[in-house]
Amino acid sequence: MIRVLVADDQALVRGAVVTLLGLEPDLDVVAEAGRGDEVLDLVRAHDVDVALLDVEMPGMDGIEVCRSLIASGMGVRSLIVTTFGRPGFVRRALEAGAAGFVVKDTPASELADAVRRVHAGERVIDGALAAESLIEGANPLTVREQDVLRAALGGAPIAVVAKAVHLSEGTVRNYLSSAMAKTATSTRAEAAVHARDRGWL
Amino acid sequence: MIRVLVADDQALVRGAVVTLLGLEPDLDVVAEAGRGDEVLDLVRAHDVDVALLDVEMPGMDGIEVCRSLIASGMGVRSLIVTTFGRPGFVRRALEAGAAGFVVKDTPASELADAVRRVHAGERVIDGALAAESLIEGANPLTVREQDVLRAALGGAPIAVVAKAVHLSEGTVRNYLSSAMAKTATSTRAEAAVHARDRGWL
DNA sequence: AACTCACCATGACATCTGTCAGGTGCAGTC
DNA sequence: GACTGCACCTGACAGATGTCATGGTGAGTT
Repeated sequence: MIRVLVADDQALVRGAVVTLLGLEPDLDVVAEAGRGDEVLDLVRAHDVDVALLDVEMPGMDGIEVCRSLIASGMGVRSLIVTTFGRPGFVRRALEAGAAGFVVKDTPASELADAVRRVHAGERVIDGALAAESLIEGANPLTVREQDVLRAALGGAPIAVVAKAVHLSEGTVRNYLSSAMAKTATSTRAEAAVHARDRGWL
Repeated sequence: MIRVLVADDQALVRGAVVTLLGLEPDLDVVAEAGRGDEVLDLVRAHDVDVALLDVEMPGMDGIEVCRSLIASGMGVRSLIVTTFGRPGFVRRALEAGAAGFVVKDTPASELADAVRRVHAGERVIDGALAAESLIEGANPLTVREQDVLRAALGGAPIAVVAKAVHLSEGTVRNYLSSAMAKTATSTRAEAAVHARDRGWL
């Protein structure tokens, strides 16, 4: 029996996935979480083999959770499941020690199989996404550029961004300018969505 | 037996929901769709009682699908299911003739119940969202303001937006300016995300 | 018929932004 | 110790942006 944990903030999706996996004879869903920061304790308490982690979660994002699970030294293997197929996510997930990465577009029938393969020690990566993240290359943005872009995501004026990241307006403009060059865009707002869509933030 | 159709672009979620509902003795999932524009034909072919429609779908969005189902004159009742609890969506869904509106945050156990109540002729609306869309009031944006904001969502410069909507740059700036006033924001990018987050676009 | 409002546009203005050229300091690394 | 790259900053400048005043059209109200 493979002991599985399912973490997803959308109760409906979580519940549905749980029943789906519960139907498999060799899988046993022993825990559920609606927030990222609940996962570690649940894994500890229930001796989980495979953790199914959504990327978008309140409390702690799925990739961070994965990292903390690795750090904990327990034998859990993480399978990241996400809505948005952003190439940058794959890279970050693998660096965090994830054993698998699938998008929610994949047929339901393949999910149980992915869990089994991950449990068996294989790496399961969505093919299309793997290819994309290869040709994409690594995240070209520096840490500060990412900070500034994150603050600029809502479209706020530069003065507000500068306050949010505790930098001078001029410095913010320079970071934005270089980010715009790297993303081949011409406004900060454009650069921000471009970076987000690639999973660089 | 209540005959149900499930439409959601994410195969995993769709499959999970289908099995979840399939377990209910009085529900029969007779059709599935991964795109909005497939729904009408499927409903026609399978004599569906209740259509579960996701808002975000390629081809045709869930609310439009709902409208087209009403227009078709068949006796289907639509239950809108969405990831994002945007108040404006509720209003639009109801205007389109939807019989119910639930977010994917709701517990899985309640979904089957919602389907039954919708089939029985009740209106099922997520409580929190209903309240929000009441205090929110109607969408204050004019049609053109919405067009322009949609084009400005990606953060493109005004010249590009103007070309996209076939208007002069000055006119675009005027529309954006009034949209910014209505949304109490100070940049077009801010106004655009603000409007999107309320379901005004 | 007078009125309101969405629609489309122009021109002028102050301000905001993005670019460029320059400078400092600090951490690696060869 | 020289070199490189990132972090921070300044100042100056052209062009983009947001505001405002103004004006015209047509659809719908009162």
